[in-house]
Amino acid sequence: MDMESALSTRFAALADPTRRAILARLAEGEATVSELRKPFPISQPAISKHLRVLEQAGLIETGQDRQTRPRRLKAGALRDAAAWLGRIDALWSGRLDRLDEFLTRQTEE
Amino acid sequence: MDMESALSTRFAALADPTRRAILARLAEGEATVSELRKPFPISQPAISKHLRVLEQAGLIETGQDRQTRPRRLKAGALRDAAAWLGRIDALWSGRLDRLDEFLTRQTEE
DNA sequence: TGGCTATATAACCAACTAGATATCTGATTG
DNA sequence: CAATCAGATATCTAGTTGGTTATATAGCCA
Repeated sequence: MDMESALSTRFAALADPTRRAILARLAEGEATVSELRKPFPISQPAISKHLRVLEQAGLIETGQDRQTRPRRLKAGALRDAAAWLGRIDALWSGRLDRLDEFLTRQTEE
Repeated sequence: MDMESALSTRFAALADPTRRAILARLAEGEATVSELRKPFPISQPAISKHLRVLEQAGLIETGQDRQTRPRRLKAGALRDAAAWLGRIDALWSGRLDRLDEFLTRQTEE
């Protein structure tokens, strides 16, 4: 998958509120499907489907613990998306030389 | 529109490569529909549709110059999306830092 | 062994999307 | 005025998405 369509897949994965909530949960630590399911009023297969989307977008990975398959966030997975946004923002605000500052500001908040 | 669904709309708008290319072009300065259309092998109505998606996502705005309706990037429009990514990334890498620190401490003691 | 738990897969459906062509409005120009 | 140009809008279609229920697979426990 080329970089362009990887970015499309990634942003598309981020466009769903359930998936963003799952990512926010996983940012606090790995979790099983059952744990991830709890906050949502949707079926288990629906959650599994969301997880598949997130995994194909390269945002999470799956572990193996005998009976469960805990998911965890992939380190730095969001950075290329953030970098794209930062590049556009920097270009528009005429501060291409301060891209680093933009990215730093995002992660410092 | 609440913040959550605004974020969904925004990421969804960013998920299309044509729309990202339009944004990248607009980051260099405002442009008319005809100008924006040039690089793409798709119809004019398709471009207008993309522009409507971008405008509804709050990413661009439309001007009025007698015959043309130039689009321009909305200042800072990408920042809330970038901020969301930054928050997740910071949370997760904060954890990784602690893990790293933890492992370092283990091997040193 | 048999039943429970965790998760995946399949088949289906309604809603949405990105594109197309056709047509319309309004401003510009010959 | 008529022709043209910029752009918007309407309608259609194929493909994708987010959900469902039903079922399958595999580990765990009595």
